[in-house]
Amino acid sequence: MASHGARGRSGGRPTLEEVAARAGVGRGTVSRVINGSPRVSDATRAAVEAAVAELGYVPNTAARALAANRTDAIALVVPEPETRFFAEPYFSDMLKGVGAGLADTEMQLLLIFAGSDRERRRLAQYLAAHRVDGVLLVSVHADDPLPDLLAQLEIPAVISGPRSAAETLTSVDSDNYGGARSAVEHLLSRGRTRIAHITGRLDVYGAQRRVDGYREALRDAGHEVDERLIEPGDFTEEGGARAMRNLLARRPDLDAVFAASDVTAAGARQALREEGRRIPDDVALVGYDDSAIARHLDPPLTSVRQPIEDMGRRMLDLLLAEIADRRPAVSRGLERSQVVLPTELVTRASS
Amino acid sequence: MASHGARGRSGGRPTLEEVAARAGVGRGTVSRVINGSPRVSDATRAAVEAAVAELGYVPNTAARALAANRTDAIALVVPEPETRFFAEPYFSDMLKGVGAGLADTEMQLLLIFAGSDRERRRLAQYLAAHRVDGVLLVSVHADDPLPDLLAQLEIPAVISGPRSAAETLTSVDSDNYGGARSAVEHLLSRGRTRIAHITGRLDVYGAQRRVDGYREALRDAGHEVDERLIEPGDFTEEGGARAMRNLLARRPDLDAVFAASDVTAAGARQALREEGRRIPDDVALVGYDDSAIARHLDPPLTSVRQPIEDMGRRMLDLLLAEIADRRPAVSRGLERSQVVLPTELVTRASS
DNA sequence: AGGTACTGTGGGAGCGCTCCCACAAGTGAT
DNA sequence: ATCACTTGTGGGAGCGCTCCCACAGTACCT
Repeated sequence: MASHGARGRSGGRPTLEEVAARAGVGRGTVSRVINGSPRVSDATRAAVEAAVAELGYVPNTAARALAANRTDAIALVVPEPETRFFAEPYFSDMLKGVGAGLADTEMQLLLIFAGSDRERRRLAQYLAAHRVDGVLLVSVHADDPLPDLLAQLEIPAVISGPRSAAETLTSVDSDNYGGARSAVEHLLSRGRTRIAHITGRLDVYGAQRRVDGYREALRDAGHEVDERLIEPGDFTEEGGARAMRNLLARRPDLDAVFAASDVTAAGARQALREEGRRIPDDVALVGYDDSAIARHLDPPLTSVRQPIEDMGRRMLDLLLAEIADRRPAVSRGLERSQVVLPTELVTRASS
Repeated sequence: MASHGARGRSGGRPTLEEVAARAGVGRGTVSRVINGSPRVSDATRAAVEAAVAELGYVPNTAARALAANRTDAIALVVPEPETRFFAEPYFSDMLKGVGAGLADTEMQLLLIFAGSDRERRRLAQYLAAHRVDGVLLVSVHADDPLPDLLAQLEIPAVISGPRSAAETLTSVDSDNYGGARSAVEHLLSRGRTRIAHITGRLDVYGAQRRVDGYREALRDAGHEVDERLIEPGDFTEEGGARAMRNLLARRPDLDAVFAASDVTAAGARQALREEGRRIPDDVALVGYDDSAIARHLDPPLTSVRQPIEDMGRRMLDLLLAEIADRRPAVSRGLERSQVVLPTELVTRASS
């Protein structure tokens, strides 16, 4: 008969049905074994497993996805061009954390870049087709529509770095506030008193929190906050240099700078050099991220390290939990959904 | 009845059937429109398209995959740990080329790392499940079993850098032979006559071809090949330095070095410096890859550039063609399946 | 007029699973 | 002995598509 053409009648990949026949059991039982259900006797399980091994059975993902309405895949969405992704160790570290967690799973990770408009449209289409069970979102700006799209499609998602204090999505972040505090407290403990701050882009929530940490660390130490010591930056090197020049013009007597990123600090260092200030003798410098730049700067830069790999791991765990919760309503004890991980100050010669 | 639980009866995603009803046509017709079959009248097509738009219909990939026995996804497999992937611009560039080609397609790209044994087992499982229609393989060593697995599973695959002259898989490569020739010819044209070569790992076919190019360029110019001017390296910096020291000990009168990679050249430069040789005054140096290292070396390094982005693009095109050929046997005019792309010598201060 | 094409269309069958209902068999209380 | 559970099992129905056969309609030959 073979009404359906040559499409793999016999000789193709074995099916559940064939495994069942071989093991002398029903289809349902094989399915239970494959999916690790406890409701199978040991003898039956062994028989099925033997048949699976003999036949070299591998489940057909498409069939499973269709029947069970899930894909066993999640996406790591990077709303940036590839170039930035590769340039910043942030992503690589995060990927490592996610990958480690995934190893214990059957889940597949997709890496999706959505830097250009075209790519974003493709992504929207992709998500609308529900081709993934959940989404990991990194490096999202305040006005990004992606999180709302995800919410509307009811796709579980976890974001790294909440967009605001009122973030609705499950989020994982490092303690920007505490990290900034530790940087400032460190400078204070080194006897510095006129500590400036070059901020990050203030439409990024984390950057705001770093400013908050800076302010309150000073206040708690009994210092007044001088607004002339705060200068906006934008996470870039040029921005850091410009900000540093402005600060020096306004408060030539400053003796320390806390920059919102290592790249910013590199710019600040440049400007300080040009003005003939020695680091750390005249001005102490502290950065943020503890990236490769920090180690290779001259002098090596004291910096606040974020546990990025851990963040990736936690994001994954939270996402998997959310996905599991949408399935058969086995409500498990969910962790609180805004995780904040501690930072660590790495002291080097610049302070 | 809803025997199947709450699973999206109405209010869920629209199905083909619903679109058909709305457009007042049959299921088959809608399928034809969705898949761009020409066997549909313009009026019908318009009606279906309207219904699709109104309902916001998006095809269910799983159902399609099950019925049509394809996945509309391909994998870029990197048999290396993530770390190396991120460290080398090679991969990033290749990904860019592949991504560009993919934009015109419905295909989804998966990035799969198979650095550890564990990851490799997962990958094998993944491939056995036929979760992708084809595979792009980069950076494969001579003894890698992956290509054979792919062949056995009858999964279309394209490899970057054939494993040998007898490579059976479709491959895309740059002209290692010609690239090496151009480097040597350049050095000859600069008046150098005692040109040494530090090779790459000779179990990599491309490295062998570079040696061939080196030899024949000299021979064709009427020079004898002195085997004492050829020293094995391994693509690493230390290997390059070691090889350079050996060469200097053996032939202290050499006046040029062609290294099989920029990293190797960086090692060689180090060793030359230690021996007090000036570059290029005493010894001219040429590398291979034209990576970031080449530009940042002191002095900037003359290097052979490979069109990596183009290679990615070509690999993709070849793979898509192979996949298409396995489907309804619309045999299209296949390009020959061993593509070799030209290289370009980038001249800088080191030579 | 009858034949032979081709075009456009509808819908049955089937892809390989999961989910769940039905039911047999065993266990322990009444 | 009866009832009430529990445990293990088989298999029907259905997931949403694609493929293909069947057939109506039209066009162009003999």
